[in-house]
Amino acid sequence: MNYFCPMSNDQLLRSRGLRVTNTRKAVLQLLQGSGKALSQADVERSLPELADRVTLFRVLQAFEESGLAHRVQDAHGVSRFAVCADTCSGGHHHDVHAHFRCLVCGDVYCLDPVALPKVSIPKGFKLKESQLHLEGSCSACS
Amino acid sequence: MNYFCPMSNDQLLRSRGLRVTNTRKAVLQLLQGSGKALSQADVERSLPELADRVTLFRVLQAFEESGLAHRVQDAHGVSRFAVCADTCSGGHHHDVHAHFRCLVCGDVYCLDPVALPKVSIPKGFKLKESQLHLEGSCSACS
DNA sequence: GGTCTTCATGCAAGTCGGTTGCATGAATTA
DNA sequence: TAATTCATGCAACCGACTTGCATGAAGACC
Repeated sequence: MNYFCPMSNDQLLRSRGLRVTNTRKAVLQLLQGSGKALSQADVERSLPELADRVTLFRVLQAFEESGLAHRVQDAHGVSRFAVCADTCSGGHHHDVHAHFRCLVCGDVYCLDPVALPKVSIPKGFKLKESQLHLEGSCSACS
Repeated sequence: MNYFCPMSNDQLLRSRGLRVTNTRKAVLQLLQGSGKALSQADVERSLPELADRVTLFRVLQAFEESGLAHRVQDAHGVSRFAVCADTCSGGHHHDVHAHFRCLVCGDVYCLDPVALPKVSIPKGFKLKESQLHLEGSCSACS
């Protein structure tokens, strides 16, 4: 959230070219309130009867494509979603913030951005993005 | 491969407590010959009629658990396997080498080990392992 | 407000990777 | 060679992910 430039979630959705619907507002609010990345199954559990599985799938997909949220995989390869920083723009996620995966409960947390080391990649390879994943146990599971 | 201390694949399998079978020898050889990490589907395509899906699943699982190979997820969260360096031991994969994911063809390549930056993790969290994933396009897709 | 266009949703169905139980067969051991 | 232990194949299943199509709602325009 930007303290100096508050924007309602309705405006936030509209600014990304997304229509404002109950489902999208609820999911967006849920993602904002959660301190960690949520899977589609998490959303279904938190907001039962809100919408069809396919709808939630498409809502999360739309959030990612529009830049409202970013996708990160948990330890089992399942996609989880977290709200982006305000600097995010659709399709471009250049801020390299690390993620922490708890190997016990499976939760994924976004960490502060880190300066990644210079890695030499093979000749002809083109680097587009870097991701740093830390694994261990979260405070609740330690 | 260790140039100074060659070990046959039969010995390699036996040294990890695994029985020597045609399927395991073929999969091990395939992983060694491939310069990149392979998914189970890759193995099935490369060695059709070799063995049942479940057998390949369990062979790759046994390779990982015994330390013969390590598992890394591709851009879609699908597991891929690559043969470990000789220093690997069962269940312990402390060598932090980076991986490069090609976003075009999906291939995953093992890179040289890198010194990871010191990342501050939240209070109460316990760090066990770190992974660095680079994404972009490989030489064939660039 | 009413109408129209466009997009969001729900339902059905299907794909794919991953996984388990159990019976059978092969590799190792004695 | 016989006994034991482990590897394999088959069937079946689960969960995450995905698409097509018909319906309904959101936004735009008058």
